[in-house]
Amino acid sequence: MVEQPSKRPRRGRTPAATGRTSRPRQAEVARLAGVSQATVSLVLSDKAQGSAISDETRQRVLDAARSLGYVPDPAAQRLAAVRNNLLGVYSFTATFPTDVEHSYYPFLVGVEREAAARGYDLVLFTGSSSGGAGAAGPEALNRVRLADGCLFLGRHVPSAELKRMVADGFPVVHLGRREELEGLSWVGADYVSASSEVVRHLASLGHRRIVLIREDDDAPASTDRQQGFLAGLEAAGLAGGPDAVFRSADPGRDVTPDRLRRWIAEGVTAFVAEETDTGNAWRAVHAAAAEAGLTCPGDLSLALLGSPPPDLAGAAEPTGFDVPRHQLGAAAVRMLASLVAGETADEPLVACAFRPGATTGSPPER
Amino acid sequence: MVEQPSKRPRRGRTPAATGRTSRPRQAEVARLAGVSQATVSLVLSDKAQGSAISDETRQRVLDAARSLGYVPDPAAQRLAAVRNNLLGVYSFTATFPTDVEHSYYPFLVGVEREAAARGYDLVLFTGSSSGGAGAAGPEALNRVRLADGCLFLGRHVPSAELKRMVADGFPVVHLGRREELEGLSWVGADYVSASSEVVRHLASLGHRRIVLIREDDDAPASTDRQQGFLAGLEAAGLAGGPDAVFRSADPGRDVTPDRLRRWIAEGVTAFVAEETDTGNAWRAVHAAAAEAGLTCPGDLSLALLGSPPPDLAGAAEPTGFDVPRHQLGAAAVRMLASLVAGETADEPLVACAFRPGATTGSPPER
DNA sequence: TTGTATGCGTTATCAC
DNA sequence: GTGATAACGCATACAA
Repeated sequence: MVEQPSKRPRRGRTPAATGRTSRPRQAEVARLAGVSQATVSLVLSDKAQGSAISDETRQRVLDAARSLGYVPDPAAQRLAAVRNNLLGVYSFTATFPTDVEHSYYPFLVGVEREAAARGYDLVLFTGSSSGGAGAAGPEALNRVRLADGCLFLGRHVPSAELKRMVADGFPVVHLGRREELEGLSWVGADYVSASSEVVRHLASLGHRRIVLIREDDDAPASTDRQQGFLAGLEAAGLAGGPDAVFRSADPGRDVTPDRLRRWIAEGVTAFVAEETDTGNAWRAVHAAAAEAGLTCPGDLSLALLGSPPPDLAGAAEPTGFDVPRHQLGAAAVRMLASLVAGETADEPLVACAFRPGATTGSPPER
Repeated sequence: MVEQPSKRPRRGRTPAATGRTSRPRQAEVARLAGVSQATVSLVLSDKAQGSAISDETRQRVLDAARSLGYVPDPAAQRLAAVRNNLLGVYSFTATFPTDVEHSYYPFLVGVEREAAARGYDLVLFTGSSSGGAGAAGPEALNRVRLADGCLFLGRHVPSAELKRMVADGFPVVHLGRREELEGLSWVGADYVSASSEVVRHLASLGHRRIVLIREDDDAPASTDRQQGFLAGLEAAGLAGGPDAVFRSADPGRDVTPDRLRRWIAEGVTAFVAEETDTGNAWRAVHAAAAEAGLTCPGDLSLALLGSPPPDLAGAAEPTGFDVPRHQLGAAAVRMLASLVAGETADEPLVACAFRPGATTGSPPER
């Protein structure tokens, strides 16, 4: 007999080449159970709802699978299902920074929880890394496309690339308000309402002159707070001129005990500091009041539009609001999941919880 | 013309059914570049060593891929028995726990850094998830096989599943000593040497009677410390009987100021506490000494086999050692990368750095 | 109720 | 140099 070269199976690769012992596949289970591979798939995936498969066959298959120690190959499952159940998480800085100060950790708590609840696993892409997705220029950002969709953290994500992905229909969600990019989905905290509420609280205590201490940053998170602050003033019928906002690139230097006394002499009774990565605004006000020998809330009221930095966590709890970081992370994942599923996204704003705290009270009698 | 039903392609599923814009595949890149899909694969995988492909074609393919934002499908890559540059990180509990106390964070810092440096992206698999894959029994652990290999954190990873993966030749590394599983690769801190060194330090200061305070846990990390402690005693020629180790399920309750005074009356001059998730041993000794009005290191010397819990981070720096968590994470990734590359793993033990601290001194004169 | 036939996106081999 | 083509393991529409 002559060999038939055409019948010789051509294999893409030798199994032995991988060095990996091959596990039992559905085909083997099928053989052992005396059924077809398709039947095995049906039984195992439990998709045959309407008694499509006889109980006896089902049992045989199940037994065979168990006896062989069958476990499905996730790669094959995902390939066949055209979904890899992976959500990307991209952060420009390391996802796990050494410096925990400005970490995304609290968001990730919510992200992980929600993703897990929805059956997604997370792929971490780090922008600053030398290898991985962030390595070779902004273009390597394309690597996130290996996931079903991607969550972006931090405000430094290149707009051009983001726009491109959105245009391509790749599901993208930005954590943090970002409206300048048409069509970009995002979730963010409602700083405006929350800041406004803090002012209302102060006004209801009797404060008439309130000053916002903020850093010199045009991030949405900052401008939102200022907007809410001013809106709060207006709603309370208070003056909101340029004097109401003190903007400094270095509050630690500019907000001195002297400056504080001057404000007070001018009739200011309450100060509101914004929260930033550095926490400098709050730290500065805090320190200046202490140095000036002013007690709080006796001599003056202080409020913080956010949470205090770790080093001041031990001090009296500041009046203000808590950014619901867990919930924000979860909301972002929910939105991303919606996009991946082809649904339209819903409400992007998450409310902040007002925190009464212990640093505000009625203004002192004069 | 008559339709030819036999020619109608039968598809396993409708692409449109997913509602998702599908990511570009090699086929589309090929079309755009005017070449075959196979050529695209060759060019992209850079496997065409011997100038098998013209520079011009190669450029066309590369451009096409870039312009389409092509990125390989990890599932398909793995199915075809190659690597997908993904390393799994599996933690039985949430990777980002709400309770930061016993968090893997410090390890992940090293893991992320090392993975990035080696060009790997990280996939986070969460075991504790309520929904998702983690819910469906230990079997769901198999989804990590989507990655090239996987790192396991925490001691609660099901042995049977781990063993299975190892047997299948799937690259697995366990973070933390785990020798009961034959063939399981792991990396861990050298608690034995480090603990021994702490004892040597105490002995060199003149202490003759030293007691180890430990919790009632049989984790390797605990037994290692005890072993090192006892070895240290022996090396210093000190008594190491059963009295040398105080084991309690609740040190906070059992290590009272009275108990402490009794020990001291018996001639004990130094106490060594183990570090655990809870930090209870150290906290108990610390509190008991304070309550008893004993100063440290004046009246007694204290040492901690690890780092203090966050709530005691502000106190005097304890003599002891630091677990090199970053380095451990990095070492784990290195080992995993070796396994993935088919090499054999190297040294699993990472040395801990001795920390002089300020809680030990010469024993008081009697 | 079960089996047959495809296709998912890649890699790898072999003719042309 | 390049283009068919065969797997990889699984899921699913459709025929039997």
